[in-house]
Amino acid sequence: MSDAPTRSLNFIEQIIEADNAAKRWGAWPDGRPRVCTRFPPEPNGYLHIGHAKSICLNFGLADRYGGQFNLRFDDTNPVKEEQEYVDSIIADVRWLGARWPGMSDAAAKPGAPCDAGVVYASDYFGQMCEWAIELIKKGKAYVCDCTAEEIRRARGTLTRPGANCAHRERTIHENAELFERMRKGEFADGSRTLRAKIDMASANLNLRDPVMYRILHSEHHRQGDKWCIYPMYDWAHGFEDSIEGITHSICTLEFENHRPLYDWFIGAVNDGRTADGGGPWGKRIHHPQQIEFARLNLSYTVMSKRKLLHLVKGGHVGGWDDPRMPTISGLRRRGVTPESIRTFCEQIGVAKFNGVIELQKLESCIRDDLNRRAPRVMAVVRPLKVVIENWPDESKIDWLDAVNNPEDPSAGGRKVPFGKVLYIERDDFLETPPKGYFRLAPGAEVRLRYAYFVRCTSVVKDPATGEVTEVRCTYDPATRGGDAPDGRKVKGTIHWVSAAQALDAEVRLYETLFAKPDPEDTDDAAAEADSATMPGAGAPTSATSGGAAAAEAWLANLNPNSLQKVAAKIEPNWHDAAKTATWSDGITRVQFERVGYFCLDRDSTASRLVFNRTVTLKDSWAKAAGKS
RNA sequence: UGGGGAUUGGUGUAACGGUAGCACGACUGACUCUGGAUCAGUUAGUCCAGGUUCGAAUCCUGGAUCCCCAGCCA
Repeated sequence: MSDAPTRSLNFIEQIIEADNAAKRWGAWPDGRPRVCTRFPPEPNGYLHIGHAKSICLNFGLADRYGGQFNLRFDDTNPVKEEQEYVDSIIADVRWLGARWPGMSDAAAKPGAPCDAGVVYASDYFGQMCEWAIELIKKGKAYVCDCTAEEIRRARGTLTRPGANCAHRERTIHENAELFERMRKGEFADGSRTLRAKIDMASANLNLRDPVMYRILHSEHHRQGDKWCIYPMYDWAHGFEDSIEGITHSICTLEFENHRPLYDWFIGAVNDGRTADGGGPWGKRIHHPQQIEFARLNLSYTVMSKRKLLHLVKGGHVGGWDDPRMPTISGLRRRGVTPESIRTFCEQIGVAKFNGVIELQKLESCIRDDLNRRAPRVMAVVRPLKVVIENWPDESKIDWLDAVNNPEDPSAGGRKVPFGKVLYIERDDFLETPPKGYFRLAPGAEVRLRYAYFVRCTSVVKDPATGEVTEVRCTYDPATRGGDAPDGRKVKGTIHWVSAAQALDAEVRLYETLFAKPDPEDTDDAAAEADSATMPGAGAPTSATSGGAAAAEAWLANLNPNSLQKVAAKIEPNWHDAAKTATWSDGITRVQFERVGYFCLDRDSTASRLVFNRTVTLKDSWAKAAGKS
């Protein structure tokens, strides 16, 4: 299927290939072995890069084996789910590049709601309800009048078995009648449940008579008020996969303990059924195989929906699509390409070991993609004024040739203006340079990229602060274009923009959201937070505020420098270069030479440019300088 | 003496009884009109203890450590 260099199979691919060889799941009409996967999100939050791993895995498997991939919403809990989340999830899955049957490419723009081909667990509620009644009739389920608290107490503990309740022995007739009345809405929320009659002494707590249905008089985002009983995830999930003919039901590790329950439920329905449908209960239903893998953990960020929601609601970030967020929408707004996320998911592999992937791995995938595709332009992020003393006058402009992308000759070139007054990067000038500094310094000569060699003659300082406000240079007219006819070499090449023609831009420089690789590492953070509040006025004194601080101690690890907005200068023809590249999502991405990769933010207007830094370039000088 | 899962360089992932490989990182060097990219090289690993075997990351026994499970959440 793939022409990529052969990679060893991950453990799930090994299972699938063994299944295919054994013809375990039958075949498509054309004879190829059947492989069906799905991505089953609950629409109660935004997708993040951890979900991307699952999407790439499931879609990738279906794609690789010529199978089918479904996008299915697991919308079994109306009190937590919203249409806004449905829309964002569809847009994100589509943006990542997954395709499903019946999908429409018409509304392929992020945010445009179009759910053609998407399936919903809530559409199976009727079928599930019939199966529940079947279990009641088979004596495998009962209506329980216990309160949530009573159920919890009777469940026992990890080391002690639970106890049967009185309702467990109700007659089939009574159960059927009671369940019907539950369904009709005769009982109050929480007053009764339908439970599976399994084993209150099971070592697996999931098998201690789990709840199948609860009473919830709540409006469902798709079903409206059609239902007042809703299936529990454990009861519903296996059947959703069964109905869709999913062959490999891939989920994360924490559901491993639930697999015996899913198997029990399907087995209970199939009990008394036959392959040809000849028995009293009809035809056997499909029984998918569940396979569990380790979810993605990434350093310098958090991945739990709860924490992400807390960051949004607490105003610690600008929203779900804040470029510092690990959400798909955040990564997209930051300028990350779907291609690089797919490469990342491919490279991190799939296994059952619960580890942490280093952020550098993601960044490496992003750089690798952007290096190949992003057009180069010159922009000065922290401008320092430069005056060319021997440039004839301010009205003289020299238009020089610049290459749009050295990695892609087809991107061509453009003209950049050069004049008497320029801006260079503040970091590219040092009054007293350390050893090994190749950039501009008093008396030193550097090349201005695509332009001329210049030599620094003097500096102008702010008398009050001593800060260098202007650098004065002379240029060598013979070096036009960047090469010296006398063969003289220069160690440093720096980027620049001409002050007269430069465009203003707001540039948002992002760093990691958290200051520590592991945001949960709060041992010293909590201590720091405590000591930090001590000297201040109005330090919290109550036990409750202390407790609240401890509960969200990870917030103390937020990186205070995660966002810096700077006023930058960018060359006037930057867009001529930018438009030579095409991106599947229409986002404008460029490299600011020697600085990093940036994308045009949606806050931009005709008169205001706003760029987000996607990722920096590797900076071996900063690394070397940081060491000494 | 509750149950389930896991453990290979700094990080992740291969090797399925027969040379412990790959990627990212780190470090050297080469090259360079991006201190980018590229190229070459170096570093560093089988959780522990026994056993089986000509041979063990792999099989067996025992131990250690980590993760998950006591929602009418998913």
